[in-house]
Amino acid sequence: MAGGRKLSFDKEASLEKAMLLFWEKGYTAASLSELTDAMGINKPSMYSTFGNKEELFVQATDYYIDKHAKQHIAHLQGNGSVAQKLKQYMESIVTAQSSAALPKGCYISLSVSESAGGAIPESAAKKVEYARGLTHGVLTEFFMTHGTENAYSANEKALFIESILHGTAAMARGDVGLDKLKIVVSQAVKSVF
Amino acid sequence: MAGGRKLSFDKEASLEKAMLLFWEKGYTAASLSELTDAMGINKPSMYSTFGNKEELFVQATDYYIDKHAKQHIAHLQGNGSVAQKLKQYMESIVTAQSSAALPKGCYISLSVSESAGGAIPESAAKKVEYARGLTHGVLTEFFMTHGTENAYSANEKALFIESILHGTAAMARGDVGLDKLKIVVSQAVKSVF
DNA sequence: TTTATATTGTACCGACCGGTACATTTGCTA
DNA sequence: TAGCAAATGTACCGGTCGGTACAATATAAA
Repeated sequence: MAGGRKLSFDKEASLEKAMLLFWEKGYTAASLSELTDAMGINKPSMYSTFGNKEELFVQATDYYIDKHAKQHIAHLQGNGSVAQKLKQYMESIVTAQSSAALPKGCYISLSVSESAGGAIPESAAKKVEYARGLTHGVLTEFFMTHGTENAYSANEKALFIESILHGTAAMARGDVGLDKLKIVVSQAVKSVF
Repeated sequence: MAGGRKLSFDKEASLEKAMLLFWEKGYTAASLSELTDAMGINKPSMYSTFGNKEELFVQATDYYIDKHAKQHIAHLQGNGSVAQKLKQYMESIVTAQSSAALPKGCYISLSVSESAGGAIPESAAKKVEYARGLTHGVLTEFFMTHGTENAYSANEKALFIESILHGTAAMARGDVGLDKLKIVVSQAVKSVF
């Protein structure tokens, strides 16, 4: 015997709004009042649906991984030469990093920095670390299966590309344009093969 | 008629402590109480000596530029081949970024990200932007006076190296070790010349 | 239609934020 | 040594933080 009032909002749509605010301002700077305003709900609804700020961030991070980060990976498995695949993957990423329709930069890169300062709760830091490992794993696997034409190992090449992408994320956040970022990508791809 | 009680602390030593805390936690996350504790003074002393939190940050940023950032530039003007000079410059930077004796990463890179989120007052953001311009200017000048052996302009090469260094800063903040960062630098230098 | 359950809005909690009033202490000058 | 000026310690300000108590409202099953 039960029932109960129905949720008056779309849980996923609200989660996306929260994710976008975390992306723009970071975990700490995004206050609960700002978050719930952006989500279009009030605080008790947020707490009953998502738990608390920490758990909201964890779920927002999962949402980011699933809806934004993962889509780039397909470019590594597409058609074309190895260099072309890597270039398309990286261009897909820097395009997102500098998109006018999204917060500038990379959600994960930002969160890694904030986490290093100790400003992010443990479970949230774990999730961020997990996301970082995803990218490293994908890139390492890519370079392992596509040979190493020079002296560097797959792991080292992956670290190099990750550095480039963290770098373009920082540049994008400082309003460096997509055209410039594509040149960086072009130079990076040439140096790996 | 005058005189007055003497300052009971070393102004520059306190400024360094404040700078280190801003470096570790960022502008917003470093609270006044934490700052004054680290500086070894109390709040009224901080306000009468440095103004307010915003002005303290501006002065801390100047201190960082003068005492930490500028020292790397000498490597670009030293002896050796062009590639060697660039490599020594970059290795000097990544060594600092991953030093156990300092907060991980780059003070300016961190501040650029925080500024993009709107969490930093205007005068502080201006100072951060100025610091960013310093590095870009130094690198652009370096590549202008040392020729372009490939298709990219001095400005584009400078942007590439800046991206790499923002990238290594992010990696260092995520506890990637100096050995890995040096490999990234090595690959980057090879790709520019 | 009653009853149990779940969500909503409002109003509030203690803690901490950046910043300051004020009385006290210290040290120079006269 | 008297008197002024500057720095210090303490205690506090209004505002916002993350989080919640509680009453009102909506929905399902009985």
